[in-house]
Amino acid sequence: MIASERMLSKLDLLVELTDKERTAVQALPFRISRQPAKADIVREGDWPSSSFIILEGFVATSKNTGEGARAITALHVPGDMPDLMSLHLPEMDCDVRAITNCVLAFVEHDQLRTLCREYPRLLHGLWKGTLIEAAVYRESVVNIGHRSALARLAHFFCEMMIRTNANQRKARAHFPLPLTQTDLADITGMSTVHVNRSLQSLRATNAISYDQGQVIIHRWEELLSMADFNPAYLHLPEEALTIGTDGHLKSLAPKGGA
Amino acid sequence: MIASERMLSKLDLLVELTDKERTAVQALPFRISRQPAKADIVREGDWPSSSFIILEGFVATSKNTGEGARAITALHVPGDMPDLMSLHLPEMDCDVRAITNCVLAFVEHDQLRTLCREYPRLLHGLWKGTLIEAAVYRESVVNIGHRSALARLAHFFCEMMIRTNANQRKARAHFPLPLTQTDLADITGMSTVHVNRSLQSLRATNAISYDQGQVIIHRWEELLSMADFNPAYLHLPEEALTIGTDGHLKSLAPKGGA
DNA sequence: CGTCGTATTGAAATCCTTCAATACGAGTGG
DNA sequence: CCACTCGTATTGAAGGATTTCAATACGACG
Repeated sequence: MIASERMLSKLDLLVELTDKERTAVQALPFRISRQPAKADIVREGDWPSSSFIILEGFVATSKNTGEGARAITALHVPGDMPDLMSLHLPEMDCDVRAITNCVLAFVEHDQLRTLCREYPRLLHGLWKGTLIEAAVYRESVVNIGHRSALARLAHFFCEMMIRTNANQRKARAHFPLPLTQTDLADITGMSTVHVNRSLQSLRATNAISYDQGQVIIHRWEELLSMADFNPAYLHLPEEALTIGTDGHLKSLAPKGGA
Repeated sequence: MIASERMLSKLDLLVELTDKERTAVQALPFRISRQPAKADIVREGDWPSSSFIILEGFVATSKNTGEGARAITALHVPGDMPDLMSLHLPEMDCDVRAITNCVLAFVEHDQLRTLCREYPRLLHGLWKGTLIEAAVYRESVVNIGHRSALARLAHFFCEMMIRTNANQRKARAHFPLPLTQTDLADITGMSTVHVNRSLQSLRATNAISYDQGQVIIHRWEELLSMADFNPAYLHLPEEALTIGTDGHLKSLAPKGGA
């Protein structure tokens, strides 16, 4: 996939674009870079002069605790720009690592700044993207701090189901999520042993399968309720929340108004 | 304190401003509103047409879990704009509540949008502010997910020490933090009983006192190490991290480079 | 064919929650 | 002024969720 296309389809979830704005994004000079699984892309303390958009693969932002444990603060999927914050925060406060093999497209900050200066709506879109990222963090704080191990995992799967499918035409009840149980532990703040056991309980409900890095959702409604999941915090347009039907998934419109 | 002054001193921590930009901020039409403790300021699901800056008091953003528990995702101090995200995310994904009595200054979104259009550097500053908020969430995810109860509390006190003092000339080792233990429980994701006990352990180290909503830090270095705290994620300028000396606090410059 | 990372399982230890009771101060109405 | 209530802080004890330690299994890879 071409970098500008990926960036445009992400921006389409955030703002309405004119042809002129699309052309401006297409004119951005991207530098494609392939990274193997586990590669450090950016490190805490770095002062990047460019940011990247993920074309393929999974990327995590993580921080190390004093005891040497690695905490994954967020998992990023194709279309995300995990280190966009460096456009305004000069020094990185977290590591950015490739979880799987991945393909990234880098753009110089200067290019992005020029783009933002000339096309305020694109700036608006990028800002909005970072605000949604913050909303995801907010939900993470709730998830990790206030839900049981089982619910935490279920919630994570729900979120990934939506986010990895957000720019597809047809969302599928079957999607790749090639994480180790150690990754899941670092994401959810639990031990690998307990991830293993909770995963077994989760499978035992028959709501979901998770093998070989492939998630298959069998009973979406049940998974939602186990996870206490409401997709509103993802701030996706209605279309992106209406899950297509390759399996037996229905719509995801939040229930009832404010 | 005048609203525009508060906003300017916050912005001064984020970007360098020209006199013209200062004047533009001073010209903003603020609407002052007093809120009693526990008042709902904005609710999940609302579509606000204005945002506010805190002049006095503490405000929390919170979400309710399915089991009816209230999770506080962030605590905001004077100078913060807790619902600024509504400028770009139309629907609120969390509640915003007054923790203490507080004084707020509301500005219409239209006014902010005009300001941003005419003064890109102010826009830059506001965006940067939201990015720092995201960085605080990142650290929260680490704190809640990967540290012990004692460290979690210690970390929270460290953060509040820095953030409440960031716009003072002279930081003090003594500052107000009028929270109930229930609030602390909702913030750190623990039970009130355990907050109570952890607080006692924390006091027993003689690093800190916390009574009557007043924090007194006796041994900053020790508190830092208990908390595994590094202020880099707050992205404050050097000056704001150099703690003055009313007690016996030293500088806070992060140790060693990347 | 040995090694390494990952998944799985058992058992013991511990952190933390829950339940339950008491204490204390502020505010309210008699 | 007293009795009453309510929110908050504190303590004890029991139970449960999760971690840690330790061992085994399994597949990928060189």
